Amino acid sequence: MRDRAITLNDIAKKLNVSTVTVSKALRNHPDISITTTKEIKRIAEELGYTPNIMARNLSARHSNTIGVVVPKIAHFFFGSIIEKIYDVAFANNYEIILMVSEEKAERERKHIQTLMAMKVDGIIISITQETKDLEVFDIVRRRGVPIVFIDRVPEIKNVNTVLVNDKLGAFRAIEHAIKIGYRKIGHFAGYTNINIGKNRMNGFKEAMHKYKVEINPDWVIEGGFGENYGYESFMKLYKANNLPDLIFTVSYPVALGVYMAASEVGLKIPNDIDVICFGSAKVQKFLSPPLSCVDQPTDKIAAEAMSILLENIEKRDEGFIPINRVIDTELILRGTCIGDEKVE
Amino acid sequence: MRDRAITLNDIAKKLNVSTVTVSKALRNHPDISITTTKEIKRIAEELGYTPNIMARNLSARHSNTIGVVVPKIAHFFFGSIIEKIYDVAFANNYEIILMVSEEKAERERKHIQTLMAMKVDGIIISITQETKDLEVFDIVRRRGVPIVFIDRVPEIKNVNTVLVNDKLGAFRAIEHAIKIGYRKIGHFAGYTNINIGKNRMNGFKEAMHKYKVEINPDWVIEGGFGENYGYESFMKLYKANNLPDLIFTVSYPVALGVYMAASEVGLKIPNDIDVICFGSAKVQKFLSPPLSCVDQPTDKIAAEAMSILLENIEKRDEGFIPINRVIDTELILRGTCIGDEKVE
DNA sequence: GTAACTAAAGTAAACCTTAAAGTAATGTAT
DNA sequence: ATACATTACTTTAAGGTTTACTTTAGTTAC
Repeated sequence: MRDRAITLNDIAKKLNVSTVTVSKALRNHPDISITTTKEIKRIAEELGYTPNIMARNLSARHSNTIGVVVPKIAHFFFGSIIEKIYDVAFANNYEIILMVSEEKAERERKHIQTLMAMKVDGIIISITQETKDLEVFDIVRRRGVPIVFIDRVPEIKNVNTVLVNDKLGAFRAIEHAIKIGYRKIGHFAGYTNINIGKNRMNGFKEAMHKYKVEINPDWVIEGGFGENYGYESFMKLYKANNLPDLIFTVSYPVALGVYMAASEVGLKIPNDIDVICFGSAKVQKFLSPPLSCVDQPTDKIAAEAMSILLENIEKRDEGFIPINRVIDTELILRGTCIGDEKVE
Repeated sequence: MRDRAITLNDIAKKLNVSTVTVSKALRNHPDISITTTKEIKRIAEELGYTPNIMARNLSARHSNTIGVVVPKIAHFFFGSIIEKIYDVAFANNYEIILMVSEEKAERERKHIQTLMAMKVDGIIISITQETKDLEVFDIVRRRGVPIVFIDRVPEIKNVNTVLVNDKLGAFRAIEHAIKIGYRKIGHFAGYTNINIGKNRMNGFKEAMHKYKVEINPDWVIEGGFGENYGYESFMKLYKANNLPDLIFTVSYPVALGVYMAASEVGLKIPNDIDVICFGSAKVQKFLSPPLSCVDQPTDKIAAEAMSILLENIEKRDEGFIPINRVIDTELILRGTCIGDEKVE
């Protein structure tokens, strides 16, 4: 037989007080005397009362809940960010509703609608690689739902963003590559319609120009941020017998795709073909060879985003001043893109 | 200025019908004529109506939402499972509320309470390594909320479970190790108070016994499923100058911890110390050396769990017959634990 | 022509909580 | 002694939707 959930009313009846008294007591409202409050809490505990969140949120018109939308989840970057967001949320008594768009703009749109319908207090989002229709974000803004964009952001003015310094990070990586002697440098660029793709590309270009290294357009390929794209792009160049000496990939998964492809056709990294990537993962150190990368401090990104969001939620009725934070990256050299120290 | 959300009432007023008519029309209720339904839907679209999920759920006493609780998220195993769960949920018009317990039983308990308070239609959970108090699961049962335990399950009778064949998987790995000549075999066992730890341990023991290989208790260490535990356990043995020849780890992260520790003290895998692990990750192939493992088919686990849960939700008022599914594993040999083919 | 049915709506109540306003009893200031 | 505050409650209403029941008009059956 199924237990019905205990409601405020059940407690109220038992103590011969009104439901509102119970509601207030459980929220430590000063209206209610200490003795009554204690008694109510005792009974609530005894009966195993848990508030009906739906009713509470409906009544309160907010939810103590934050919506998080990411394009992928089984990836180190997003996984780490999400974990940190959960930590901060938990510490501040917020629930997290996580939605995964799977890089599909349509799903993303639906998710955001759902989050608004759920009356989340705020949203943290990293958009998909194909997000173009920005109308939904306008609706979010008009509804007054605080939102913070992280890492991948749309081209909208006056929104909160937490970004990494993509351009500078990419620039430094390429600068390093040129300094250790590389001239034939390719770039698997993801999609440049999105900021991270565009800025990493710009960093790449700027370094190439500064050091007067020619960019071979055949070696600059767009297509995505996932493994399959890295794999396919590599294969395309390989089959055309037109591989550069070094490939700078827009993400860690893309580099993994290159690893897979290279291993499949029997090319050795870093000697036959070298790789460096933007973005990090805990295992990179143990790849064969250990993958050098531009490291993004995920904890910092997540913590910043949460801090901005919570601030926004608290002051949601005051004037909105967008905050744009840029987190710096670090070039971590391991077993790839290290020039003379190259493993033989 | 902030837009108020459009409600059923707004649509109703515009068309001079009752809110109920609108509600029914939007749900394609046969009460409403096709013409009216069409007109209502048109206006709803035009005004950008989205239902208030709080109100809907409160009224309907269910939520079309499934709660998922996992101990970790930035891990390949759980990441993959979650991704698949999302896919199936999306296809069936369910929302997912994901909660991460961070291996803390206390958080887990709170999460489950919250999920019930949110009136989720069902729960999929993989419990923490320290979950001992099972009372909350009893409450779930009494509330009649369908629940499916995956991978890590508590010791409760009559619940739905989707497990991998931990014992057989471990047995096969150790059997293989013995066959290629290993005798000094250690096991970093996680926690054996939990099924996956216990069963993998049993598989280990059974293989050792069957082939009459002595188990050195110094080499069998408990402590957790994460990287730090693998690292620390390795270091402990290393400092005692008492390393086995092969370590069988209870999870992939534990193996990674061993990789880290071994690399730190300058021991080469697989020659100085060899490793094989339970559980897989996409990158294992590219580790140095590629890590051999007992592969768990995550997609299958997730799909099974969802199928059982959805079935349970649909038939929640009929008698409950627990389903216990066991998914088979596969031994994948790569660059570790391969005996004579060992890399020199 | 009337009973019985059907289609297409409408009304009332419920889901559970919270915010706002009201009340009664007691205390305080002038 | 009167006006005003304070304390500890209660009552009322609202939040947006759904479910169960009712109404109205029109159709069919004989």
